[in-house]
Amino acid sequence: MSIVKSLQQCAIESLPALFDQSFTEKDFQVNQTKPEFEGDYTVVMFSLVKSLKLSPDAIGNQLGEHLTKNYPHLFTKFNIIKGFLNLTVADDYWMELLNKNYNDICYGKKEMNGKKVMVEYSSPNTNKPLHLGHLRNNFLGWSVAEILKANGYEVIKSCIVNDRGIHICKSMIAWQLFANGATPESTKTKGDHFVGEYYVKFNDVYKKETEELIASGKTKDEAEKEAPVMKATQQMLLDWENGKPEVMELWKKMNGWVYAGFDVTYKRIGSDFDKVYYESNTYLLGKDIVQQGMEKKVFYRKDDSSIWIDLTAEGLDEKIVQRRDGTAVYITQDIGLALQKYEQYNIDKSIYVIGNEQNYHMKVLQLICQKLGMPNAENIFHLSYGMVELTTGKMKSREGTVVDADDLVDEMIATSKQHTEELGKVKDFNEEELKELYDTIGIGAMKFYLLRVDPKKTMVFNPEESIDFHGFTGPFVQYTYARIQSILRKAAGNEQWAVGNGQPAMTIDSMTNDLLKLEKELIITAEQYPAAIEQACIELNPSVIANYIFHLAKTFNSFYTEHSIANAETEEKRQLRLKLSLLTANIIKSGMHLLGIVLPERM
RNA sequence: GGUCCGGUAGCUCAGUUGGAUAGAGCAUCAGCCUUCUAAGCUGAGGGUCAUUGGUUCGAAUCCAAUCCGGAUCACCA
Repeated sequence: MSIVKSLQQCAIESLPALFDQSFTEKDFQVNQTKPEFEGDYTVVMFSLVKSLKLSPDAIGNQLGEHLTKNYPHLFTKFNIIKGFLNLTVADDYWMELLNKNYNDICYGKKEMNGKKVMVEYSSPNTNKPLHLGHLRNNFLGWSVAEILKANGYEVIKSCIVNDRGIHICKSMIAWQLFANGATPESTKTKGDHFVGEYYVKFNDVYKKETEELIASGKTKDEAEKEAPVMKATQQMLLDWENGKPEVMELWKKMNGWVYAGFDVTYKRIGSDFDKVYYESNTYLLGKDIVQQGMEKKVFYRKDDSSIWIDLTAEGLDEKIVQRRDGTAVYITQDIGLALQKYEQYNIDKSIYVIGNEQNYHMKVLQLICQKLGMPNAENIFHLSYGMVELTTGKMKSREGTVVDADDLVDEMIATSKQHTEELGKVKDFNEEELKELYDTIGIGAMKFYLLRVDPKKTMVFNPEESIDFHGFTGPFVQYTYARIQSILRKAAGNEQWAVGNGQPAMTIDSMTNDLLKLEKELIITAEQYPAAIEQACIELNPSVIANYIFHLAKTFNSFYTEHSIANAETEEKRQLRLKLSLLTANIIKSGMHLLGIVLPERM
């Protein structure tokens, strides 16, 4: 049990003895004591004033007396300042924690809870390469999946690939018209970038053609419909739907190029999936559902024979679920896939990592699923994240301001190489080791940068800031870890330290002298790790972990500069500090893993 | 126009179910490498928490109104 919970429990047990009333956890608001006051944790008395009809200080005095008297192994001292009861936690309690609950704190892992969750993320289109926004999505999805696992859920990572439709045909048409048989191999271009170039080409040509038509007297609408390249594209979509062999072949060939490119990127950034859905397989799903919806009278048919659902009672609009020509719309496929997920995996919860531009769509999807009586429809959860903007404004593909994922990764790695070379600390590394280190730091910096912000919020990507490796960054945390490993290596090789195997003594006897301020601060912070994991899970928010780990690393660095481990005052102090260092390193490794960030042993 | 989200230091962000003098990082300035990795540490300056009103012992946090920014409201996906 965490110290905060223990404190609340003690208070719940104490107060009835004093005042003949019963209380719950919620009555006791516990905060960490502000540094300017004496004590470790603080209970706010104001919330009790009304029910007890006493002054805050009076209640605090009685509770403080009672706690220190009845729980001396937990609380040694108290003071009251303006209605705040500050309690000092016994050193022995912290020592016991280091001895007995060491592993619980290091990894914060909960028992399996028997619940199964699917996390769908990434969801790329096969007509262009991944960009900065996809990176936020990928890092978020992966991290949230790991956070759920750490909290005892069984997790299935899934991905829906949007591999068909008019936008895919656009790049296909452009390739047919302009490529002269060029391939990624012949041009030495990464497959997804290669295909993306033809998507851009399509838009250039399309724009030119519509402008010419408008110049010749057509309206904008007419021009957009009649542009030859668009007509060809629409024909190609029909041909695709009819399975025309040469179109299918081209489609498979070009998508194959894109997948080869994506594989490289996914591997570099460490994204993986347990199940990949392809829209070309799922786009016909949902047709049966329309039928069921008609029978259940959830849907209704309009005069032109299109099918709708009325969500005006829920404050939304009427939504079409089937066109008058009988074909399914986007949302119908989504309903079908949502149902298939439940049927195939029997999941308890279905999380969708999708940008907040689709908030409305996802709300509609969930409502329809509920109205259709789908099992667990109330456990569909849209993990809605904010857009990534640039300091100059939004990313716009038409204006060429999109930050490409591969370019960004390259830049981050190049920057980490440059910094590492300037510092010159790993001159004995061979080429392979260096390459691995540059990747670890560069990609770690990028992930941390994108995950340290609350997912819900729109965030600004500042290129200069993102390659900064000081302060609240991934490399700062990695550096702290590498520092600790350096100490532990030294300890392992030094017989004077009396820890031959590199591990500090697992049991530290009660200290003969008090814990120093920074030692205690480090233990207190470490003890909060399991609570951080839990909070991150409740909020599905990796930034909780990022903020926590940064705070821990900072606390360690202060401790490290202030107190020598090698030249500790006594042998027991040295053992304690070694143990605290190892504890910190283990938490950092565990927490950074939840963010998908790898740690170097040296840097 | 309807709905939803946001506005905290020059910049990027934290800020728990309302709690003590609103915190970090970057940037600026001043210090610290003979001792376990200076990608570090210590300190300083920097705030009308968009505005106004309300709720109460207490509001950045809750409520209302207003201002500003964004998203969305397709027989597109």
